[in-house]
Amino acid sequence: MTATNPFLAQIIRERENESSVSRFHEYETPLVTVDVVIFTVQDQRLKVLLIKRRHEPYIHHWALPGGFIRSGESLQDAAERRLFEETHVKDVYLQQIRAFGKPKRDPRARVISIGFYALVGSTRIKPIADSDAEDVGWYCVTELPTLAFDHNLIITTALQNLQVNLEDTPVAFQLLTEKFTLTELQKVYELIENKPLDKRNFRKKMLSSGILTETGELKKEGRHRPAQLYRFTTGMPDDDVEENPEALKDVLQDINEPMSKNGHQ
Amino acid sequence: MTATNPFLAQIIRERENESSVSRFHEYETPLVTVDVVIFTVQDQRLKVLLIKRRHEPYIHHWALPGGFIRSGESLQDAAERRLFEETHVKDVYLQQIRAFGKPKRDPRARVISIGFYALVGSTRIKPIADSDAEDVGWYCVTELPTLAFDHNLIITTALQNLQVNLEDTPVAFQLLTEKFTLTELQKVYELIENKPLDKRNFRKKMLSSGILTETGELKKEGRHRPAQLYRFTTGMPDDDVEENPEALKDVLQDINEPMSKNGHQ
DNA sequence: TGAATAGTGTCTTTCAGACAATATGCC
DNA sequence: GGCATATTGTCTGAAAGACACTATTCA
Repeated sequence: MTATNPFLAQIIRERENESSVSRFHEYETPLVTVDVVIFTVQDQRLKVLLIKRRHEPYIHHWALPGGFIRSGESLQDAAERRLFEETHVKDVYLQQIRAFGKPKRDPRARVISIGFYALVGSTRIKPIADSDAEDVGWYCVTELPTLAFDHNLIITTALQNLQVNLEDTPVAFQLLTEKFTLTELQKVYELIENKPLDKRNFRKKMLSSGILTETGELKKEGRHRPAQLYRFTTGMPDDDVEENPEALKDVLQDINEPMSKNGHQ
Repeated sequence: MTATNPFLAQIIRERENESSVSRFHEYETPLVTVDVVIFTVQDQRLKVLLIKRRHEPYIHHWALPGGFIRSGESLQDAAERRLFEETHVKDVYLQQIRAFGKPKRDPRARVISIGFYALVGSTRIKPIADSDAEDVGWYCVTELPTLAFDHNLIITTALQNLQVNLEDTPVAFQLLTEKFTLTELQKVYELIENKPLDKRNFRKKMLSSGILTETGELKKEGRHRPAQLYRFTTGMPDDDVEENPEALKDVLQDINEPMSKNGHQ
């Protein structure tokens, strides 16, 4: 299991010169994958996309869509590619979770996976008339089977991440169509936070937050009063800090503002 | 730059059978490192540890302590090891930030780095009479030089992460000695949040939160009134979810609680 | 007694949370 | 008219934020 890499050899040699001990054998070149938790709301449920594995290990187990990074591809790119391959959707909210790197998480070799989660409105997803008719399915997050590798952990972490994110970012819109009713929006919040919310308090908060724009249109459905349709006001959150080294300056500017008192040193 | 790996070859071959196209050349095996942002408070300043590089690329530039993952080592382990090598400190608050994987972030080869940040009380750090007298230094976060690779970005991300973390976790204690005064604690908050805080409001919040225990001892210093010394009440936050697959159940249990109404489907 | 820091209380505003009746469209 | 969902407002408690004076020690 000591797969190595010519660049690693050279780099390690330089480092180890410094301590005069050759520990080359202690290193290995792990493989790196991305795994993507694709969330959507279907039938009033929060669901994730799973794929049935056709190879060992974990053959016939459900797993997250994922794969190896290609040359020249950023982590985000790789996640976007896999997302597109499974859902044929682009320009989707996609967020890195963290790296998962426990040594034995893949029995074949050392594999480190970078987890992502994506939010996709269910109407954007085509019926997956995909290439090889892999077995794919949308599973309710409350009824997940035991997944391959540490994918249950990745989903759990993704969901926690999403819950925290929802508290201060209007990500819920990513799971809806362009126009939506307040009731639909509330349902998404309830599914993510996994608890019922008070209708009046919810509407009060949303309407006063300024992120909603009235369309003037109504959604008529069934024999009852139609609902106002709203639209999301601001743009999609920007995750591209890494691709935009210039954005770094703004952040640092804020940090660099010196403390008001204590001009110490 | 097409460094490959025998395991990757096999695994890709299996995958690509599925689409009948051999895209083997599009893959590479990136190298994986950890980089650790070590925060401490010295001279009323928030500082990070930097190391002067002794090899190309970025020779003589300052950089974060970091290094390659060793066989059998988790990401956290690798970060802990590097942290110990630089500071001779163990049992430190250590938190993963995220993976940094932009293709050209290292000019030599494809290197993906997992960023961590650590919080270390300044009194715990020995004067670094380290092996090879590498050039190391503590830099104020407000006065960072231009660092090697994307290390400025990693530090910025670490700091943002820490700021968010501070809002709902008492991490500030990790930067203090066991016993501390409220003024010292406030200073740490001010340094991390990078803004002055109101003394009365701060003390009110801290004392009512229940995380502080009076020691009864006083800190006498200078010709002025001595201050009460406090101690941190609860234990160190537990980051070991990944090592503890059993903990997963608790989290999922919470998530699995079905919605109260809408027993739909 | 003066210098330096420790320590303390009130008022206002804001936000979250509990809670129930009326409005509207369709059949 | 009856059904089903949409829409609306008040009260209360908790927490955050603004704000300034007294207390204690030591030189």
